[in-house]
Amino acid sequence: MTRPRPAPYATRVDVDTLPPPARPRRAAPKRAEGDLRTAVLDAARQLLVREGYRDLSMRDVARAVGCSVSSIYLYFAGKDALVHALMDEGFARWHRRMQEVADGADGAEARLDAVCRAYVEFGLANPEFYEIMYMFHSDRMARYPKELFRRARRNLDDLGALAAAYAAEAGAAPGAAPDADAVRATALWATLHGIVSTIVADRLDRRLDRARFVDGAVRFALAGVRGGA
Amino acid sequence: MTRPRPAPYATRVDVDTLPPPARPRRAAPKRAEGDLRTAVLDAARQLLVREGYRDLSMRDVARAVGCSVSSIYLYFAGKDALVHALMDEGFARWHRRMQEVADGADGAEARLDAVCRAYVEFGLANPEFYEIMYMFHSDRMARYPKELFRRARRNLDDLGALAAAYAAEAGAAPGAAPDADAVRATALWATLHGIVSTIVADRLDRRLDRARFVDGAVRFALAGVRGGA
Amino acid sequence: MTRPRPAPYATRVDVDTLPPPARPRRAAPKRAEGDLRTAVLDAARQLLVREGYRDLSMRDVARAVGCSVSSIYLYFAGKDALVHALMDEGFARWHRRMQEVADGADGAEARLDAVCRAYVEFGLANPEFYEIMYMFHSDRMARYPKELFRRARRNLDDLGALAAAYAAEAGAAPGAAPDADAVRATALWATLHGIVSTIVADRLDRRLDRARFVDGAVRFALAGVRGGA
Amino acid sequence: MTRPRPAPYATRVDVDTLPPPARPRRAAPKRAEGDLRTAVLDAARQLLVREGYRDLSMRDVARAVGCSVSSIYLYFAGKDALVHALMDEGFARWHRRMQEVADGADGAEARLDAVCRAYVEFGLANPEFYEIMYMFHSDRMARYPKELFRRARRNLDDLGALAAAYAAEAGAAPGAAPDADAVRATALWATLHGIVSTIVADRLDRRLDRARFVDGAVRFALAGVRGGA
DNA sequence: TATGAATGAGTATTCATTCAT
DNA sequence: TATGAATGAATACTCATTCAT
Repeated sequence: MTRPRPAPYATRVDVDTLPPPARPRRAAPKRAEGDLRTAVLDAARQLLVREGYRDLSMRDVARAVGCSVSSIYLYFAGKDALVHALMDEGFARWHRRMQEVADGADGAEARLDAVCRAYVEFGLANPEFYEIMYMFHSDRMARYPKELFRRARRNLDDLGALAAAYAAEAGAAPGAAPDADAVRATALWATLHGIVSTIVADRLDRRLDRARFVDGAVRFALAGVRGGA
Repeated sequence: MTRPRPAPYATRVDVDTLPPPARPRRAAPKRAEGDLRTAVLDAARQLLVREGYRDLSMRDVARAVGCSVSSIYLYFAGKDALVHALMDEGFARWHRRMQEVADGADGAEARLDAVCRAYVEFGLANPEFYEIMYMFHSDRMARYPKELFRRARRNLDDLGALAAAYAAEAGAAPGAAPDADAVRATALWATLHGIVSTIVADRLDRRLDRARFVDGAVRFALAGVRGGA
Repeated sequence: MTRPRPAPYATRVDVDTLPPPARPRRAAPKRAEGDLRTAVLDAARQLLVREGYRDLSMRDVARAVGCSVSSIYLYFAGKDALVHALMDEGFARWHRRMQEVADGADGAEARLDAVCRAYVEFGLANPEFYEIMYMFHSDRMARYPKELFRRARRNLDDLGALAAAYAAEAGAAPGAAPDADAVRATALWATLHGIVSTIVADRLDRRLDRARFVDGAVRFALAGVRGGA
Repeated sequence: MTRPRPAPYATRVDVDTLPPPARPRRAAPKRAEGDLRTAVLDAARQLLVREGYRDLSMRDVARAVGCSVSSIYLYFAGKDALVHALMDEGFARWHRRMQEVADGADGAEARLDAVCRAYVEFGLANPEFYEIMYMFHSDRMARYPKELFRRARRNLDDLGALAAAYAAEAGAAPGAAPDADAVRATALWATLHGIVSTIVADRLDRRLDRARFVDGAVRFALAGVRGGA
């Protein structure tokens, strides 16, 4: 821990410019015009997952983007706002993806299976988002989570609906308890989350093939939906 | 986020006397005489989960213990070593607990069921340990993970053995793939981890009863073991 | 001290739309069309006394005026120039006022009395000016004070003349020293200044009625002119 | 304004050490052992009057003292606490001095005269204290002024008592108003304050001899006490 | 005439760690 | 065994100013 921070300039995002160290007085704007905001988001997303919230520093972001620290404040009120924007973006992205996938599949089972795989793929393909979205301790972030969590919940509810449809189709005993659906949905999500976070956190046994594991784990999850809760 | 840390010590003006600097000598010595090392571990464990790794400060630990900052360095080489010690302790504790529980149950199903529930209970009862043990990014900690992960793996293997026994007993198709057991074990652990981390990170839907959820989710997991992978 | 400045703009996460940066376009244009220079002076005057020189920020001025920061630079070379303009304005205003009052009174005593009261009133009614004019440390401001201090001196000389006339009329011993007049004038001004700054800096004992204090203090000052120096 | 800050090392306080620029890894403690706190106070006192509260920076103080910035925080909780300590010290010093002087004089007139002169002398000899004590805008400092101002008020009350004694002895009309004493005391203080601050703020006409002015102004003040309010 | 984007230097404060005692 | 003093590097954030448009 206290990781020897990566060499200062190693993390650049724009690979094409290496401005001469002789103080580049606005000499190298070079960035895709007008898109500093986006560049900042990109850099922050990457750094955030590499460093974690507390270790993410505005300085690092600026260095990665190639702009001054204060410029970041032109687009984001502060570190918190920056991170919130990233979370927001992540939830929205996954929401779009989930609908895409669900729309593209026929039948409850195919739909749920596809969405589960997509979830894991999304998490693995966007570990930056994933960690931001789900791996924060909620009391480590303050003040504006309300609206953010509405978004997260909507995603969960959509997943729950798919699971319920599949369970019904698969003839699962309809569960006496009135909250059976909610429990099942959350258990399913917990499983998917466990899968992703195990891999993302690099805790998967090296002897295991990742694709093989994902495949098996998703089947494990579907079996849970059929038989469980 | 960026919770404004409480002012380190009261910002009062010493009103009556000019000469004496009179900084507040630690208020609560409270330490169990002679066992500073243990006291430090105790304090750190609690603070770590309250604050997270990065926000955990040696000063805070020292203050909580009632000793000087530098005294901590007599027992631990640094912040990292302190945290490593805690992880070690956590893996060992869970190992003991798992064996206890497994020994106390009869039959593969009862054994696995009991151990799964115990896992969740352990995580919820010791969120400090749990987070330290499993919710760190492995590349967020450097240098000494080797022996730690051997310990973690041993725990996982033991869980896998129980799962395999149950799957066999339940007549699950023996899985063509040679790593079927490993996949199943990991999927099971991922599910349990998902359950615990969902709750520990305070992301469980408020409308859901926690006990009800845990019960349903464990049944979900067992169904996964039977039918999945 | 170090009052925590209000967060520059609301730290909210824009919740509905991802793409548009949508920073809050200034809420209150409010500017009397066409006279940006005056508007800036007005805003600066008010803010200056509320915040002090160092805490006065061009951003705040711009926000108060409803223009962009850089627009201020069209009319003033910088923060310093802005403040100098305010001082200038203040000295001129007091000069006009003093003459008005002096012209409106009959007899040396009435004249001096009226002017003294007017001075205090002026200071209390225009604390912004007052502080700018007299309560800055002269070595805290650089570069352009020459012509400003000529203006200030002229005001002091005029006051001195009135005091001399009154002293003569009141039969004060004519003071052997050749600079007696100057000393008396300055002492008088110092007293008036003390009165104003005590009140303006909010250091007047709460148990004292302000009007009563001003009245008494001016009588105190006149007595000084008669008997002192 | 925006004064081009004095050359970084020009303001050193300890004149005897000029440590080699080659990073003095604890090589040059040199300072009167154990007295960093005092050294910090000394440096801060000087800088404060040179720079003003807002411009006083912990960095500058550290540089002047020759210690690291963080070392200051070993003795003062922050900038505010540092300044409060200075104010405190100033009030206490003047209190001691005033009593000394009063005790050393015979008769109400001699006593008041001596104290007035001592006040001005004190202000001129300790401009740092003086400005700290009296020239702050009270709303520019927040949070802990209560106990400080009790000290200031006590000083004022003591001065008022001397003035009352002298007024009585001098046969001044005893003033119908019940608060006549308080008004007179405050007016006297305002005058003395005006005298000091005029000189301290470097606003005294260059053509005037300072000693001559002080002498005349104090006589002016005594005349005010006799005849005024 | 007016602006938005950008910046470099600056701010107070916190932290892990070292070292002489 | 224990500590207090000290420090260098880090942090988020603010500000006056410039410049191309």
